[in-house]
Amino acid sequence: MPAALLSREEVVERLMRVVRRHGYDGASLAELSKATGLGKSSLYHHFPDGKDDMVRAVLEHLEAQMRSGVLKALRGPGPARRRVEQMVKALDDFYRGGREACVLGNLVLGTSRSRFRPQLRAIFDEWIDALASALVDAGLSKSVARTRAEDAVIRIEGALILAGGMDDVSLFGRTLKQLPGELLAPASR
Amino acid sequence: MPAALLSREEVVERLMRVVRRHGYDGASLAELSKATGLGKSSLYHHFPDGKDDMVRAVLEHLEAQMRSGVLKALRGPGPARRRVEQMVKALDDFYRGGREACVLGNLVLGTSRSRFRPQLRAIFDEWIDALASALVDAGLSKSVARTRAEDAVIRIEGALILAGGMDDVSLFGRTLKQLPGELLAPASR
DNA sequence: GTCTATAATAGGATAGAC
DNA sequence: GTCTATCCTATTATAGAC
Repeated sequence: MPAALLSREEVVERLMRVVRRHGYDGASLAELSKATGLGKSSLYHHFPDGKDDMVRAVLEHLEAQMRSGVLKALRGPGPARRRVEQMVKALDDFYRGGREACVLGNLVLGTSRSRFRPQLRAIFDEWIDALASALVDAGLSKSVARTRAEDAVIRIEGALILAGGMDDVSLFGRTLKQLPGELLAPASR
Repeated sequence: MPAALLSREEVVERLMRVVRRHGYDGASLAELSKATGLGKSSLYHHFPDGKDDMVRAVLEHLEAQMRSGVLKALRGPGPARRRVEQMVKALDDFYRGGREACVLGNLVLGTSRSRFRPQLRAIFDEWIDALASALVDAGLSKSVARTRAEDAVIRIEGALILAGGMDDVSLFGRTLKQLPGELLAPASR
C-alpha cells in the first residue's frame, strides 16, 4: 500500500471508532491498524507514543467535532429552546440513536481515566458551559443553569450505558426527547 | 501460602474491586491474582473458564449484594419515600460517595458487553422493577413509575461517569440527593 | 510514509508436584 | 486447594529496507 491513503483526520476518525467500541484497554494495535489500513509501524510514525498519542488525537478530534456540532448548535442564534433542540439532534446523530457508545465514558472507565483526565475534564466542561449559557439565555439563573447542564450530560452518559446494557436504544431516544422540556422548565422547587 | 485463606465470597469481593476499577479488558490475571492472594492456577481451580467465570461470579455476587442492600431497602416496609431514601443511602455506600466506579458500567463498555449481556440486563431489570414498584406504591401509574425508575438508574450511572471524568464526587452526591424528590413528584405533563 | 521482520514483554492458560 | 514452572499467543514497540 503506497503513500498517504487517508488524511490524518480520516485516520483519527477511524481510531475513534475503535476506541468508542472497545475502550482504551480493549483497543489493540492490531485492531487500530486494521481499522485505519495502516501497519503498526506507520501508526507509530504518526503517533510516536503509541496508543496514548492516538487517544490524545482522538480526544482532540472529538473536541473539534463537538465544536462544529453540539457546541455550534448551542452557541448559534435563535431562541434557547431551538438551540437545545439542535444539540439534541446533533447528539442523536453522533451516538446513532444510542447504538454507538460514548468515547468519553469509555475513557473514564477502565484503566485509562488517569491518563486522559485533563482532556476529559476540559471536554465535559466546555460542553456543560455551552449548555449552561444557552439556559441562562432562556432566563435561568447561572447556578440553576449550571446544575441543569451537568444533569443533562449525566443523563446522556447514563442513557448510553443503560441502553447498551439493556440492549434497548429507546432508553436513549426517550432521554433525548425529554431533555429540552426538563432543561427549560421554569425554575421552581 | 497454605489452604483456604479466604472464603469464596471474600475472593469474589476482591475480584469485584479489580473489575470495577479496571474493567474487563483492563483486569489482568496478574492483578486478579494479586488482589485475591491466589496464584493464577488457584484462580483457574475456582474459575475454570478464567476471567469470564470470574466476572460471572462477580455479577452473581453483585446481584446478591444488591438484593441485600438496594433492593431490600426498596422492598422493605414503610412509606415509599422512606424506602427510596434508603436505596439512596445504600447506593451512596456502595459507590463510596462517587469515588468508586460502577461494575455494570464497566462491563457495558469495553469489549465485554456481549459476553455478559444477559446478566447485565437481568440486574438492571431487577433494580428498575423494584424501584418502579415502590413508586407505584407511592401512587404513580405503572408506566410513569417505570419511566422514572429507568431515569433514576440512568442518572446514577451517568453521575458516576461524570464524577469520574471531572474528578468531582459532588456531582454524584447531588444527583443522589435530588432523586427522591424527582422520583416522587406528583405526575403531571 | 509505508512496509516486513523482529524483538521484548505481558497476558491467558495448563501441567503436575505437594 | 495451592504452588512453581512452563507454554503459547497476543500485544506493544522498534529496526531498517523501500
